[in-house]
Amino acid sequence: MNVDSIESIISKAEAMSNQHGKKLTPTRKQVLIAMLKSDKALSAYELADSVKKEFDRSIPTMSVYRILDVLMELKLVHKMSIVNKYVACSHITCDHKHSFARFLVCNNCHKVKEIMTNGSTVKILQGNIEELGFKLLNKQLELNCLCHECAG
Amino acid sequence: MNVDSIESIISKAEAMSNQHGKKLTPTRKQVLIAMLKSDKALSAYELADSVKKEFDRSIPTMSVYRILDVLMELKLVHKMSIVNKYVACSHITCDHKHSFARFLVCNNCHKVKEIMTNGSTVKILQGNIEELGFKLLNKQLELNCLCHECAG
DNA sequence: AAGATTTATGATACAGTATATCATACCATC
DNA sequence: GATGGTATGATATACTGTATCATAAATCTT
Repeated sequence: MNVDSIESIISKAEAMSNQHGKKLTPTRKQVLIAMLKSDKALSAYELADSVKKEFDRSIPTMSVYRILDVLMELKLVHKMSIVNKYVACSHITCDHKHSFARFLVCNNCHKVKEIMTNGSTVKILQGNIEELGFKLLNKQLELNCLCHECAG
Repeated sequence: MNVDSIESIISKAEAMSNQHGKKLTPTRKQVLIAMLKSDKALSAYELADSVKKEFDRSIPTMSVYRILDVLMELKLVHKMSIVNKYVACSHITCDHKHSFARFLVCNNCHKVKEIMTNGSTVKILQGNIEELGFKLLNKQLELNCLCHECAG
């Protein structure tokens, strides 16, 4: 992620935050930038380290978790539960709807590819759920993969 | 899960273990039974408690994790990463292929419904993965849901 | 602008999940 | 019954996440 695009992503993120009555405070911005600069999903602790390196500023892990909560609520960040790490949304600038995203997560290096899913696939994925008495909370799929480099 | 079906599941599990050159030792059997008797996914620690209650026997958590590893390798047990808990496979007795299972996981009570997915859906889910240079490791999807009871 | 209210962050403690490592026991087969 | 492999126990510790109380910063009200 180069600097130019990071800046435009951040300003878009700021706009989105304001729309939802939230503020992209300096601390939140630093956390988001740290995530954008990484090509991998990072744990909350790794994020705190990244912010420390990038901005020479220590943030308590507790704050990182709180900030991640806010950023996830705003759909600016996604949690990869299969590795307990967090990744910035790849589509912040593109007025996405977050219909049903698939995440290919490298089990080894934690690189993540986010793929948008089309409407018919969404229907297939949602099929049976209501009939079984379940209610879908989160339209997000994580797939356990190996990336090209790690697959050798 | 009634007792009759648990017994038949266990004997099937035993057969499957032997096929793969693994043994379903008494301890592993107890862990698997505890999982089968639960209608929810359980953490390793909860599992140790269940075995304690059910069989009046304390197993160190370390052992539970090791046993879970073996049972997962044998596809007798699945990890629900979105809640960090483990659940027995619903299809042990039915000569399943584990083509692509979807798991509906109640975010509140951790009940799990395992759904088999048909071939065409599998194709859709696997689409794009290779083109993006990723290799799928695990044909398993977890969906964050609420069950009927918890949805109110 | 002073005070009151809300929101964000800091500090500390601790709970819950998971692995590393070394030791011991069990089991097979020769 | 010695040997080697597999399974389990014991202990320590790392990693992930939350609870709670305190403080600071922004916002609102009068």
